[in-house]
Amino acid sequence: MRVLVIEDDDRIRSDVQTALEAAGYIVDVEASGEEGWFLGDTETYGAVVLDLGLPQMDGMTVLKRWRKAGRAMPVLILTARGTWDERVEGIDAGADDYLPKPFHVEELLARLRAIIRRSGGNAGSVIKIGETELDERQMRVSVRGVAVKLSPQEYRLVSYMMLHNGRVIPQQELAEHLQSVHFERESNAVEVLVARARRKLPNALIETRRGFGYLVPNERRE
Amino acid sequence: MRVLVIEDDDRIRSDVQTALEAAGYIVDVEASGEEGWFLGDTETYGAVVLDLGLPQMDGMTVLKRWRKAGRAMPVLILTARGTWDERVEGIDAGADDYLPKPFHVEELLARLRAIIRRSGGNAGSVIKIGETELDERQMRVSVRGVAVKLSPQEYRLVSYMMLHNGRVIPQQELAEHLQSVHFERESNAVEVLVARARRKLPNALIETRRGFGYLVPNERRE
DNA sequence: TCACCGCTGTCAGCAAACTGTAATATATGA
DNA sequence: TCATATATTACAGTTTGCTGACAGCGGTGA
Repeated sequence: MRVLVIEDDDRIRSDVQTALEAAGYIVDVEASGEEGWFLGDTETYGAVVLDLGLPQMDGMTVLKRWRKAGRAMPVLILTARGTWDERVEGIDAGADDYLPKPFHVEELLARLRAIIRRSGGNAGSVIKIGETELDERQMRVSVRGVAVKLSPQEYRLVSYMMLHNGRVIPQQELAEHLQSVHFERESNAVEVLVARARRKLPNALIETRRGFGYLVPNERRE
Repeated sequence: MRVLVIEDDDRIRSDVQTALEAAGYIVDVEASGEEGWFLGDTETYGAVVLDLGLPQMDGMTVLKRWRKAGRAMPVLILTARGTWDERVEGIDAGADDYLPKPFHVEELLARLRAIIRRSGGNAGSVIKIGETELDERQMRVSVRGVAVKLSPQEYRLVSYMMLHNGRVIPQQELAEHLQSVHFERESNAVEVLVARARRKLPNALIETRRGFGYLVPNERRE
């Protein structure tokens, strides 16, 4: 999962980056609102962490521009200015959540998990599909209760696909979310990765939609 | 929009009820966790406002039970206990947002609007015509609940026709939509494609209007 | 320092699936 | 009935995804 962080405070930015990378995300960081807006407008992200108090272009402006242009990725807003009416404005501008500074990194991670989960249409923090279970907090995938050992890339692939279960995901989208630089169209890295993940998981989990992409079938409601 | 409010404090409950009704919602209120859980489990709500500190059954328990049972309606949690680790727990338990007491009613309304808006965005579009069902998200066509295996071109054809059900579609239009580069009137590619699709689907689905094109009959409104 | 090990991307070969064409058969409507 | 539109079938070239092998990279421990 690729995440964009826009925050001008160096200390906070690097702390957040470290924590997110430790949690398995691919992280792009940006200090200026202008640059950040451009990245969010042109690249594909699974989520954005956005500071409100930015030089040059205000965070609220960045958010509003994205929404106006139809960018629908989940956005978590950070701000020191904690008055309730600003929160109202932020939420109505299309923010998915709001976190006042100072905050604990664990809370940031939890809220990020939550908005990412929701954007995929899921309600619980543990997702079960067939015999396969994904626990985001523990970054663990297990089959019939037995943990499966996945490499970092494999985990990113599987978690992304399970979070977006029920939707066909193009190879291109997977490629973009699995690393910061774009894959060449020549590359079959995604196919290889899928094959490697499949070897460790139930066959039925990841279906191939030839010509379109891959699909993890819908979560079963019991 | 129907909203359920579970809150044991009489004052807060009636304030929230008043504000929500003024904002145009249909509101059910409940003071006990047990009763509230039952309502949320058996009735259908567009959103729930849930207090954590409840007598008898704790709000967190209520939420977890709902999620376990597959109830996916958006839930806004209220609590006086504002420690960050509890917030993490609440969010990971499947809450869509979190509002610490004391709060301004305007903020409650804004956050409620936000989670309702988001939950609406996930509505899956499934079209059913006769015994045939089209799930666009999964790019899947199924007959009597059994998935049908279609090639990319076949799928494009069938989905296009089902989406435009009730209208006669000329071959020319189909050919253009299928992005077939070379399409002379010489070619019978569309006819071949239709034949292939028909073999895998109920005969009644695609009718021929000789001289005009093809037709999928109107969706049955049930 | 060096050897080992796991991770990851690239490549080439393979098998299966896909798709347009053309030849032929069938249905339709004037 | 005849002309024409549509169906069916077989075929072959192409595309697509899968697989196993391999090499570069970076980390780790002797």
